[in-house]
Order: sequence, then C-alpha cells, then structure tokens
Amino acid sequence: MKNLFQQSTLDLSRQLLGMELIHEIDGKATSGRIVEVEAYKGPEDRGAHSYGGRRTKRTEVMYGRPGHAYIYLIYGMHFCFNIVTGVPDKPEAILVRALEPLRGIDRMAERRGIHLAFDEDGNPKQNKMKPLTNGPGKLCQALGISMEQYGHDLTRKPLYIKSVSEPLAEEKIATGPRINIDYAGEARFYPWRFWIKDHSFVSR
DNA sequence: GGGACGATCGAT
DNA sequence: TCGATCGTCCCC
Repeated sequence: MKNLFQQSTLDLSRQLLGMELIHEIDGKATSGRIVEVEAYKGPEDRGAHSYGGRRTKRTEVMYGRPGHAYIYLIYGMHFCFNIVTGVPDKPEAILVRALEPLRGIDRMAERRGIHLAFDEDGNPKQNKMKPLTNGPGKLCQALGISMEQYGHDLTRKPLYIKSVSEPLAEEKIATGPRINIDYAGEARFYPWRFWIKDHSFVSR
C-alpha cells in the first residue's frame, strides 16, 4: 500500500477525517478522532504561511517530505498542529482544527484545566468534553503538543496517526471556507475546510 | 533595531 | 466584541 501521505492535499484532507491522532508521553496516550481540518497549498494560496514561496525557519519543514509535523505558535499563546503534505519543495500542509477525544480523557482535562463532570451513567458530560479539543489551539494543549514536536515524523511514536475505520463516505463530509484568513483575498473563499457533518466537536 | 501582526481562546 | 501575549517576519 502507498504511504498515506503520498496523495494530493485535498484528497488527504478528506481521508484524515475519522482517523486517530495519538500522542504518547511518559508511556501514556492521549488521542482523538480527527473531525475537522483545513488545507493550505502554498505558494499560490494567499492564506498559507508559505504563500509566494516564503521560506523561513518557521515554514522550513513544509518544504521537506510529507508526513511530518508543522507546528507554530499563534498569537503568542497557542500552538497549531499541521501535517506536511505534497512533495518536497511544494510547501503544503493540513491544519488539524478539531478532535473528538478518545484516549486519556482525564489527562486531557488536566492539561486543559477543565474539571470533568459525569452523568448518572458515569459518562463525562458533553459540555465539559467539548472544550477539550474543539479548536486547533485547544487540541494541542490537550495532547501536549508544542514546538518540541516540530518536524516529527508522523508515522512514528510518540506522535502519530492511525487509521481506525473505513474512509468516511462522501456524504458524511462537509466543506466550506477556511476560518480566520480574512487577509487572504480571493483565497478566503476557497472551500478547503473539511469536517464531519453534524459532528458536535467541530470548532464552529 | 523596531514595529506590526497573527490558520486562537475565553471572558464580557 | 475585545484583550492577552510573544515569536516571526519584514522593513528601516
């Protein structure tokens, strides 16, 4: 079988939905199902950090092989996790915007500073679960992802992606414009945001 | 050397 | 709707 990452950025964006993103720290795993992503295709995409072929210390990893982690600090406070895609010297990436928590939920809540509450059946209440991972900065904090993982090969532990089910049926996938790139001119309207339809952990 | 800005979040 | 907060990037 071909490497998961050897396909077009838009195709991979769809295929990532439903897959599990896992990070193991001190032998303990936290993970979630990927439910929302955005594709960025430099150098022509004005919404991308690599627009115009911008090649800096921050964006360098996007110019390398696909399947590695592109991570950056945003607004001086939050990290965003991306998967490098495309081929070397074609700087493309996919931003993971939201997860549905799977493993290590107690640890994720700790890292996020959220006190879990449970219903009478012993299941965590949804209003405490959602803010764990329903945004790009939140999921990084929940999984303990920071600049330390910049450039990491995502086919390897401790930070990796696992296929846990059949690819999602086409009709279960929704698309729309990407979020918070008002500066990107026409590119702000490209329908390169992908999410699982009606999924409650999607960021908005 | 300096200043403007951002693929966000959470409180108001 | 707005402020926090700081590394990166680009210009002077």
